[in-house]
Amino acid sequence: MALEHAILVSLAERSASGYDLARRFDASIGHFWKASHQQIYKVLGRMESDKLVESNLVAQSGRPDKKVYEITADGRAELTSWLATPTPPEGLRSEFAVKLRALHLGDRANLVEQVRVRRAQHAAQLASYEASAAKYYPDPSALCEDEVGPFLVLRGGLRTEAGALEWCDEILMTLSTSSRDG
Amino acid sequence: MALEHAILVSLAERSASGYDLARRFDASIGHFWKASHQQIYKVLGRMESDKLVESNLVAQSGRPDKKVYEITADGRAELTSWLATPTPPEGLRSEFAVKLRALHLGDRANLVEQVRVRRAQHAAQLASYEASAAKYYPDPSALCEDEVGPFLVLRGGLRTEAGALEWCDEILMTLSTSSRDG
DNA sequence: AGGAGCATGTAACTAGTTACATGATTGT
DNA sequence: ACAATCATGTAACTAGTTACATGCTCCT
Repeated sequence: MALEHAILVSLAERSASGYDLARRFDASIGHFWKASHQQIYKVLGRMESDKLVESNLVAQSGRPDKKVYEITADGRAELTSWLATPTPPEGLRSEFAVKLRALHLGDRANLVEQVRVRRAQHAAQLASYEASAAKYYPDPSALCEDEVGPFLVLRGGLRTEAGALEWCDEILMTLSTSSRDG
Repeated sequence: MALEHAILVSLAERSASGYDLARRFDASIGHFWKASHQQIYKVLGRMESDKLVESNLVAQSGRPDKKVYEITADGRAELTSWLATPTPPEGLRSEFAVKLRALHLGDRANLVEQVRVRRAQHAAQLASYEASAAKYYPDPSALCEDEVGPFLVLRGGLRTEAGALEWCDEILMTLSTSSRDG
């Protein structure tokens, strides 16, 4: 299960509570692996009984107590072995592509509008990635050992969004130059 | 549920048995929406009790009987309404990105090898899409009404694979020019 | 005799989503 | 008073995967 391993990666970098992990998944890791807090708590519970992580209850003033999880030796071993195993290429799952394929079955003007909205969403995401890149990696030729991976992942996100944006433009071009109904 | 709608799209184009659908999902639609035959049979069963599709048993000579499903009026209505509803952008789920992010925690040479393998897989997929494009859409400026959608989807697949390939090259470049261990 | 293709499914399980539930503190 | 943030979870459900099960025909 991939969420389990994503959590191990996150905890190997720094120990955290379930809540912290949920926020991390909303930010950096979450760009390519979403997880809800419910799912995270569930998986953390199982991982603890599997001895991949262990927790310490930390009392806080003015805030609820929290359970801070850290990775165990077993967890590190599992992570190392997972990292060494090739990942089969994940098939895309695009509901949007299914809709686009069914273009002739629906309302064309409506779909064009949907594509415009998507285009704007991809443009916003691209801008946000570009801002991150400029902020955290102003000089990509001088990266620390532990920055290379995250940097390359960000580059992948950037490329994906730029590609999606161009695809939207191609769709809009094609649908505006070919015969229009509506 | 998206599989349900992908099946409706497929059946709106042509009636089919569960087995036929499974093969279609292996081919065209399956490039962006995978489904196993077990899952398809299960969903078809529910869709039939929901009156979105109906089946006719067809006897065949020299082959097992088959249940041919066709879309109902209710099914078409459901499809139309789904097509008109905007799809929220699907978050990527990339196990590979999680691994890449954890570069500093694992064996670098091993990861480089994994990237090389992925690069070859993306190159093969790209070549296969290019062959499909040349075969089915030799003249993209002269497409029928019902070819535009599938053509644009294929273009999306092409762009995705080309982008993934370039990303692999960027990763390999970065990891070979920066300091190497191993 | 063995394998590939046609054809349909069930059973057990894992993963993930949605809705609900609680309760303190800090800011408007 | 009301909402937001911190913090943890349960319950019910939907979606998808893996393994198993059957049986016929055609090709080698």
